[in-house]
Amino acid sequence: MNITDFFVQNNDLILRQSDLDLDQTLDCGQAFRWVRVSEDCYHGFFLGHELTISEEPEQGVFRLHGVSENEFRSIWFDYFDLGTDYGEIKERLSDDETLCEAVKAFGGTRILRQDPWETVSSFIISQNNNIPRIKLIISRLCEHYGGYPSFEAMKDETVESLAYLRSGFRAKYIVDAVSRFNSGELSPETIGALATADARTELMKIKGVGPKVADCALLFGFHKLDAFPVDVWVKRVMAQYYPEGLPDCAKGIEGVAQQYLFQYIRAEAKDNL
DNA sequence: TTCCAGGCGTATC
DNA sequence: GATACGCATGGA
Repeated sequence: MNITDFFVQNNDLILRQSDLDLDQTLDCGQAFRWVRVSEDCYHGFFLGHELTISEEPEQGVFRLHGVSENEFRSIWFDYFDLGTDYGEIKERLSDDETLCEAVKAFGGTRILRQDPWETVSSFIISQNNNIPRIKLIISRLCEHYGGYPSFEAMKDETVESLAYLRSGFRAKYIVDAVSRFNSGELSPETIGALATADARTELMKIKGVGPKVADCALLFGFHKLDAFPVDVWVKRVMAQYYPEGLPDCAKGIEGVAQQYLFQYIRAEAKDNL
Protein backbone atom coordinates (compact mmCIF):
# COMPACT_ATOMS: atom_id res chain seq x y z
CA MET A 1 0.00 0.00 0.00
CA ASN A 2 1.25 3.43 -0.94
CA ILE A 3 0.79 5.83 1.93
CA THR A 4 2.08 9.15 0.68
CA ASP A 5 0.48 11.72 2.93
CA PHE A 6 1.47 15.32 3.56
CA PHE A 7 0.47 18.61 5.17
CA VAL A 8 1.94 22.01 5.89
CA GLN A 9 3.14 22.85 9.38
CA ASN A 10 4.38 26.38 9.99
CA ASN A 11 6.61 26.93 6.93
CA ASP A 12 7.51 23.29 6.43
CA LEU A 13 6.02 20.51 4.40
CA ILE A 14 5.54 17.39 6.50
CA LEU A 15 5.61 14.12 4.57
CA ARG A 16 4.55 10.71 5.75
CA GLN A 17 6.00 8.01 3.52
CA SER A 18 6.77 4.48 4.65
CA ASP A 19 9.00 3.52 1.70
CA LEU A 20 11.68 6.17 2.09
CA ASP A 21 15.07 6.18 3.75
CA LEU A 22 17.25 9.24 3.17
CA ASP A 23 20.59 7.42 3.24
CA GLN A 24 19.34 4.69 0.91
CA THR A 25 17.77 7.12 -1.55
CA LEU A 26 20.02 10.19 -1.49
CA ASP A 27 23.38 8.59 -0.73
CA CYS A 28 23.24 5.34 -2.70
CA GLY A 29 25.17 6.44 -5.78
CA GLN A 30 22.20 7.43 -7.97
CA ALA A 31 22.61 11.14 -7.21
CA PHE A 32 25.84 12.96 -6.42
CA ARG A 33 24.78 16.37 -5.13
CA TRP A 34 23.14 15.53 -1.80
CA VAL A 35 25.15 16.25 1.31
CA ARG A 36 24.42 14.60 4.64
CA VAL A 37 24.53 17.63 6.92
CA SER A 38 23.73 15.69 10.09
CA GLU A 39 22.18 12.48 11.34
CA ASP A 40 18.80 12.26 9.54
CA CYS A 41 19.27 15.45 7.50
CA TYR A 42 20.29 16.09 3.88
CA HIS A 43 20.76 19.21 1.79
CA GLY A 44 20.84 19.26 -1.98
CA PHE A 45 19.47 20.45 -5.28
CA PHE A 46 17.26 19.52 -8.19
CA LEU A 47 17.76 21.86 -11.14
CA GLY A 48 17.50 25.34 -9.63
CA HIS A 49 15.62 24.17 -6.55
CA GLU A 50 17.29 23.78 -3.19
CA LEU A 51 16.06 21.50 -0.42
CA THR A 52 16.82 20.61 3.17
CA ILE A 53 15.04 17.42 4.17
CA SER A 54 15.20 15.77 7.56
CA GLU A 55 13.70 12.67 9.03
CA GLU A 56 11.91 12.74 12.36
CA PRO A 57 11.94 9.05 13.23
CA GLU A 58 9.94 9.39 16.46
CA GLN A 59 7.08 10.95 14.48
CA GLY A 60 7.65 8.70 11.48
CA VAL A 61 7.66 11.73 9.15
CA PHE A 62 9.99 13.76 6.94
CA ARG A 63 10.29 17.53 7.10
CA LEU A 64 10.93 19.50 3.91
CA HIS A 65 12.20 22.79 5.31
CA GLY A 66 10.55 25.95 4.01
CA VAL A 67 8.69 24.09 1.28
CA SER A 68 5.18 25.24 0.38
CA GLU A 69 2.44 22.87 -0.69
CA ASN A 70 2.69 24.35 -4.18
CA GLU A 71 6.44 23.74 -4.43
CA PHE A 72 6.00 20.24 -3.08
CA ARG A 73 3.30 19.35 -5.59
CA SER A 74 5.14 20.87 -8.55
CA ILE A 75 8.74 19.81 -7.77
CA TRP A 76 9.51 17.39 -4.97
CA PHE A 77 6.56 15.04 -5.28
CA ASP A 78 7.83 14.03 -8.71
CA TYR A 79 11.52 14.18 -7.83
CA PHE A 80 11.04 11.64 -5.04
CA ASP A 81 8.77 9.59 -7.30
CA LEU A 82 5.99 9.73 -4.73
CA GLY A 83 3.38 8.78 -7.31
CA THR A 84 4.89 5.28 -7.57
CA ASP A 85 3.85 2.59 -5.13
CA TYR A 86 7.11 1.05 -3.93
CA GLY A 87 5.23 -1.16 -1.48
CA GLU A 88 3.70 -3.00 -4.40
CA ILE A 89 7.06 -3.21 -6.20
CA LYS A 90 8.76 -4.62 -3.10
CA GLU A 91 6.04 -7.20 -2.64
CA ARG A 92 6.52 -8.38 -6.21
CA LEU A 93 10.29 -8.59 -5.91
CA SER A 94 10.06 -10.43 -2.61
CA ASP A 95 8.99 -13.57 -4.47
CA ASP A 96 12.70 -14.09 -4.97
CA GLU A 97 14.73 -15.10 -1.94
CA THR A 98 17.77 -12.87 -2.45
CA LEU A 99 15.70 -9.88 -3.53
CA CYS A 100 13.51 -10.42 -0.50
CA GLU A 101 16.58 -10.07 1.72
CA ALA A 102 17.78 -7.02 -0.19
CA VAL A 103 14.35 -5.39 0.10
CA LYS A 104 14.25 -6.07 3.84
CA ALA A 105 17.57 -4.30 4.28
CA PHE A 106 17.22 -1.51 1.71
CA GLY A 107 13.46 -1.08 1.21
CA GLY A 108 13.73 2.66 1.77
CA THR A 109 15.31 3.11 -1.64
CA ARG A 110 13.40 5.06 -4.29
CA ILE A 111 14.43 5.86 -7.86
CA LEU A 112 14.73 9.64 -8.04
CA ARG A 113 13.40 11.42 -11.13
CA GLN A 114 16.51 13.43 -11.90
CA ASP A 115 17.36 15.75 -14.76
CA PRO A 116 18.33 13.88 -17.96
CA TRP A 117 21.36 15.99 -18.83
CA GLU A 118 22.66 15.98 -15.28
CA THR A 119 22.53 12.19 -15.14
CA VAL A 120 24.10 11.70 -18.57
CA SER A 121 27.04 13.95 -17.72
CA SER A 122 27.33 12.76 -14.12
CA PHE A 123 27.51 9.10 -15.11
CA ILE A 124 30.08 9.89 -17.82
CA ILE A 125 32.17 11.24 -14.94
CA SER A 126 31.38 8.12 -12.88
CA GLN A 127 33.13 5.65 -15.16
CA ASN A 128 36.11 3.82 -13.67
CA ASN A 129 35.86 6.19 -10.72
CA ASN A 130 34.81 6.01 -7.07
CA ILE A 131 31.79 7.72 -5.55
CA PRO A 132 33.64 10.24 -3.31
CA ARG A 133 35.72 11.44 -6.26
CA ILE A 134 32.68 11.58 -8.57
CA LYS A 135 31.03 13.88 -6.02
CA LEU A 136 34.17 16.00 -5.79
CA ILE A 137 34.40 16.53 -9.55
CA ILE A 138 30.69 17.40 -9.81
CA SER A 139 30.94 19.81 -6.88
CA ARG A 140 33.79 21.62 -8.67
CA LEU A 141 31.62 21.90 -11.78
CA CYS A 142 28.66 23.24 -9.80
CA GLU A 143 30.78 25.67 -7.85
CA HIS A 144 32.17 27.01 -11.11
CA TYR A 145 28.70 27.56 -12.59
CA GLY A 146 26.75 28.32 -9.44
CA GLY A 147 24.64 25.22 -9.89
CA TYR A 148 24.61 22.26 -12.24
CA PRO A 149 25.11 23.68 -15.76
CA SER A 150 22.81 22.91 -18.67
CA PHE A 151 24.37 21.62 -21.87
CA GLU A 152 23.55 25.02 -23.39
CA ALA A 153 25.58 26.75 -20.70
CA MET A 154 28.51 24.40 -21.39
CA LYS A 155 28.52 24.87 -25.17
CA ASP A 156 31.95 26.54 -25.32
CA GLU A 157 33.72 24.13 -22.99
CA THR A 158 36.85 22.33 -24.18
CA VAL A 159 39.07 19.70 -22.64
CA GLU A 160 41.42 22.52 -21.64
CA SER A 161 38.72 24.71 -20.10
CA LEU A 162 37.51 21.76 -18.04
CA ALA A 163 40.98 20.93 -16.70
CA TYR A 164 40.13 22.39 -13.28
CA LEU A 165 37.66 19.54 -12.76
CA ARG A 166 40.55 17.05 -12.60
CA SER A 167 38.25 14.59 -14.35
CA GLY A 168 41.09 12.97 -16.28
CA PHE A 169 40.34 11.15 -19.53
CA ARG A 170 36.59 11.80 -19.03
CA ALA A 171 36.83 15.48 -20.00
CA LYS A 172 36.84 14.69 -23.71
CA TYR A 173 33.71 12.59 -23.25
CA ILE A 174 31.91 15.46 -21.51
CA VAL A 175 32.84 17.77 -24.39
CA ASP A 176 31.48 15.24 -26.89
CA ALA A 177 28.19 14.95 -24.99
CA VAL A 178 27.84 18.74 -24.76
CA SER A 179 28.38 19.02 -28.48
CA ARG A 180 25.85 16.34 -29.45
CA PHE A 181 23.09 17.83 -27.27
CA ASN A 182 23.77 21.38 -28.45
CA SER A 183 23.75 20.40 -32.13
CA GLY A 184 20.33 18.83 -31.63
CA GLU A 185 21.60 15.41 -32.69
CA LEU A 186 20.42 14.27 -29.25
CA SER A 187 17.72 15.76 -27.08
CA PRO A 188 16.31 14.79 -23.70
CA GLU A 189 12.76 14.97 -25.06
CA THR A 190 13.45 12.67 -28.01
CA ILE A 191 15.37 10.13 -25.96
CA GLY A 192 12.74 10.18 -23.23
CA ALA A 193 10.02 9.32 -25.72
CA LEU A 194 11.84 6.23 -27.02
CA ALA A 195 11.60 2.70 -25.71
CA THR A 196 14.51 1.79 -23.45
CA ALA A 197 16.52 -0.20 -26.00
CA ASP A 198 16.28 2.54 -28.64
CA ALA A 199 17.01 5.29 -26.12
CA ARG A 200 20.09 3.34 -25.09
CA THR A 201 21.34 3.18 -28.69
CA GLU A 202 20.91 6.96 -28.97
CA LEU A 203 22.84 7.69 -25.77
CA MET A 204 25.64 5.35 -26.80
CA LYS A 205 26.38 7.61 -29.78
CA ILE A 206 28.17 9.80 -27.23
CA LYS A 207 31.85 8.97 -26.87
CA GLY A 208 32.41 7.63 -23.38
CA VAL A 209 28.85 6.38 -23.03
CA GLY A 210 28.71 2.59 -23.08
CA PRO A 211 26.03 0.21 -21.81
CA LYS A 212 26.52 0.93 -18.11
CA VAL A 213 26.54 4.74 -18.31
CA ALA A 214 23.59 4.69 -20.72
CA ASP A 215 21.58 2.43 -18.41
CA CYS A 216 22.29 4.63 -15.38
CA ALA A 217 21.15 7.72 -17.26
CA LEU A 218 18.04 5.91 -18.49
CA LEU A 219 17.14 4.68 -15.03
CA PHE A 220 17.94 7.76 -12.97
CA GLY A 221 17.43 10.55 -15.51
CA PHE A 222 14.69 9.19 -17.78
CA HIS A 223 12.94 6.96 -15.24
CA LYS A 224 13.14 3.90 -17.47
CA LEU A 225 12.63 1.31 -14.74
CA ASP A 226 13.48 -1.57 -17.09
CA ALA A 227 17.04 -0.29 -17.58
CA PHE A 228 19.50 -2.51 -15.72
CA PRO A 229 22.92 -0.96 -15.14
CA VAL A 230 25.62 -3.60 -14.69
CA ASP A 231 28.71 -2.34 -12.91
CA VAL A 232 31.41 -4.23 -11.06
CA TRP A 233 29.13 -4.72 -8.04
CA VAL A 234 26.12 -5.94 -9.98
CA LYS A 235 28.42 -8.29 -11.90
CA ARG A 236 29.33 -9.82 -8.56
CA VAL A 237 25.72 -10.13 -7.41
CA MET A 238 24.72 -11.72 -10.73
CA ALA A 239 27.57 -14.22 -10.63
CA GLN A 240 26.83 -15.15 -7.03
CA TYR A 241 23.01 -15.28 -7.01
CA TYR A 242 21.68 -15.11 -10.58
CA PRO A 243 23.92 -17.00 -13.01
CA GLU A 244 20.80 -17.63 -15.15
CA GLY A 245 19.68 -13.99 -15.05
CA LEU A 246 17.16 -12.06 -12.96
CA PRO A 247 13.97 -13.87 -11.85
CA ASP A 248 10.65 -13.20 -13.62
CA CYS A 249 9.32 -11.11 -10.75
CA ALA A 250 11.81 -8.38 -11.78
CA LYS A 251 10.37 -8.14 -15.32
CA GLY A 252 9.92 -4.50 -16.27
CA ILE A 253 11.36 -3.22 -12.99
CA GLU A 254 14.92 -4.50 -13.35
CA GLY A 255 16.28 -1.09 -12.45
CA VAL A 256 14.52 -0.98 -9.10
CA ALA A 257 15.72 -4.49 -8.32
CA GLN A 258 19.20 -3.36 -9.28
CA GLN A 259 19.19 -0.59 -6.68
CA TYR A 260 18.24 -2.97 -3.87
CA LEU A 261 20.82 -5.52 -5.01
CA PHE A 262 23.56 -2.93 -5.52
CA GLN A 263 23.29 -1.77 -1.92
CA TYR A 264 22.85 -5.31 -0.66
CA ILE A 265 26.07 -6.65 -2.22
CA ARG A 266 28.05 -3.58 -1.18
CA ALA A 267 26.90 -3.95 2.42
CA GLU A 268 27.76 -7.63 2.31
CA ALA A 269 31.27 -6.84 1.05
CA LYS A 270 31.71 -4.24 3.79
CA ASP A 271 30.68 -6.75 6.47
CA ASN A 272 33.27 -9.21 5.23
CA LEU A 273 36.19 -6.82 5.56
C1' DT B 1 54.36 0.63 -4.30
C1' DT B 2 50.41 -1.34 -6.03
C1' DC B 3 45.58 -1.79 -6.46
C1' DC B 4 41.08 -0.14 -7.27
C1' DA B 5 36.99 2.73 -8.42
C1' DG B 6 28.73 2.71 -10.40
C1' DG B 7 33.68 1.59 -17.90
C1' DC B 8 34.83 2.56 -22.31
C1' DG B 9 37.59 3.10 -26.80
C1' DT B 10 40.71 0.77 -29.56
C1' DA B 11 43.41 -2.93 -31.45
C1' DT B 12 43.56 -7.64 -32.54
C1' DC B 13 41.96 -12.14 -33.46
C1' DG C 1 31.81 -11.08 -31.14
C1' DA C 2 35.03 -11.87 -27.83
C1' DT C 3 39.13 -10.63 -25.28
C1' DA C 4 43.28 -7.69 -23.71
C1' DC C 5 44.96 -3.30 -22.63
C1' DG C 6 45.49 1.68 -21.64
C1' DC C 7 43.47 5.45 -19.51
C1' DA C 8 43.67 10.38 -15.37
C1' DT C 9 43.19 10.83 -10.77
C1' DG C 10 43.46 10.11 -5.90
C1' DG C 11 42.48 7.29 -1.75
C1' DA C 12 43.50 2.96 0.64
